[in-house]
Amino acid sequence: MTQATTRKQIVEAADRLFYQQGFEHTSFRDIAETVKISRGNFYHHFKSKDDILDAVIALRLTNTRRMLMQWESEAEHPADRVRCFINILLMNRVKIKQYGCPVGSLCSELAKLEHTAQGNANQLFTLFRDWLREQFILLGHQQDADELAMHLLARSQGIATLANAFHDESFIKQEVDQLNNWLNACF
Amino acid sequence: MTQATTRKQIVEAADRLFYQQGFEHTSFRDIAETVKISRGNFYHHFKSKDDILDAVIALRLTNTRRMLMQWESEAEHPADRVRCFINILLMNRVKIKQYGCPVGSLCSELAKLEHTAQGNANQLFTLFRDWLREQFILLGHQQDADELAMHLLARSQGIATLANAFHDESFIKQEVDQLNNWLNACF
DNA sequence: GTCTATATTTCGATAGAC
DNA sequence: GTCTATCGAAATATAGAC
Repeated sequence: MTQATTRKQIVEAADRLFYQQGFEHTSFRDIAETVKISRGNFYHHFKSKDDILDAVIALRLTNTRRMLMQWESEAEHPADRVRCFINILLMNRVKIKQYGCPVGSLCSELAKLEHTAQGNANQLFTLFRDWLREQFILLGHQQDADELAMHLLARSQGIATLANAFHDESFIKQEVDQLNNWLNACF
Repeated sequence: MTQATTRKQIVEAADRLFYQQGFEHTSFRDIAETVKISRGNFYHHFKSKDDILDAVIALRLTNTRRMLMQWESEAEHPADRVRCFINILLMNRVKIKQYGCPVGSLCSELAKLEHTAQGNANQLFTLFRDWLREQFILLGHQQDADELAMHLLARSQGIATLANAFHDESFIKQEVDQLNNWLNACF
């Protein structure tokens, strides 16, 4: 198999496992069994576990940027774009119930580990924050656009945390309705 | 030293370290160095690491129950009691900025580990949920008391997660103001 | 590029002296 | 009740054959 293919498989398996089991709890053995390669082969593609984490975060950043661009092209009105953001809570509700939010849970874990990749992971939050802020500016909220963006991010994080803790999907639906009402009152 | 004293020191050190570093990332060595006992001595007091976790959760449950009772005795009006809850975000803002919420981060970690103590840890959330629901019932919200309790819990969790990720205390103050406004609109 | 074999460390846990 | 010594498993990482 070509180098690019195996490397890609490792990163995608690690991405999934880091989300489901956490970064520290996921071992090379776990990833190796998923990709069906030997443990020694890892070090031809990555020099350490932290190197894999960097690649996973880079992948998530790329995928997130692509998603945000797609929302912009799909929805003309900024309010509809923000609705796309709110809607991922519903679309991913099964996984959120099981594993929480991939961004929030990774940042929380890395903060406790005092991991050097903290800053990289937080860029995922910043991506959403900056994009949401732009939409709120377009909605006429020049003064408090960042405040609204952070507020919406926080609400989403809280919903994910509690849906995960209580294993409750219906709570997500309930809160998403409230988020949409909140958004409608914003303009 | 008496058994009760050493045991108590272990649990209190583990409580602090599990919050700051996470459960899995905290080793017996870490706790032993804090309490200044040998690693072998642990097993006179606890039969496993999971046993220490159970004791930590039990301690937190006890402390939380005591705190809720104190809020009830300190504040006559249920709205003032809920304000006590909101206020812990401000009181603990330095630690929240550094380590997030002790309840939310523990439940998130145990969910990813598929740990058997998940249910015990979630009881911490349930304690707050039930208590808040009671206050909202007293405020005249018989129909949607639980919904309001969960909403407030989620808002708090989101605030803690983002304050931790962005290492931002001022965001906590900003959101606490909004929470108090939200509460005032509830009655 | 992938493998097997192994080095090294750290973990949770145990045995037994004092 | 606390200690030292140590076990066995699992972790990350390395060396070298193919």
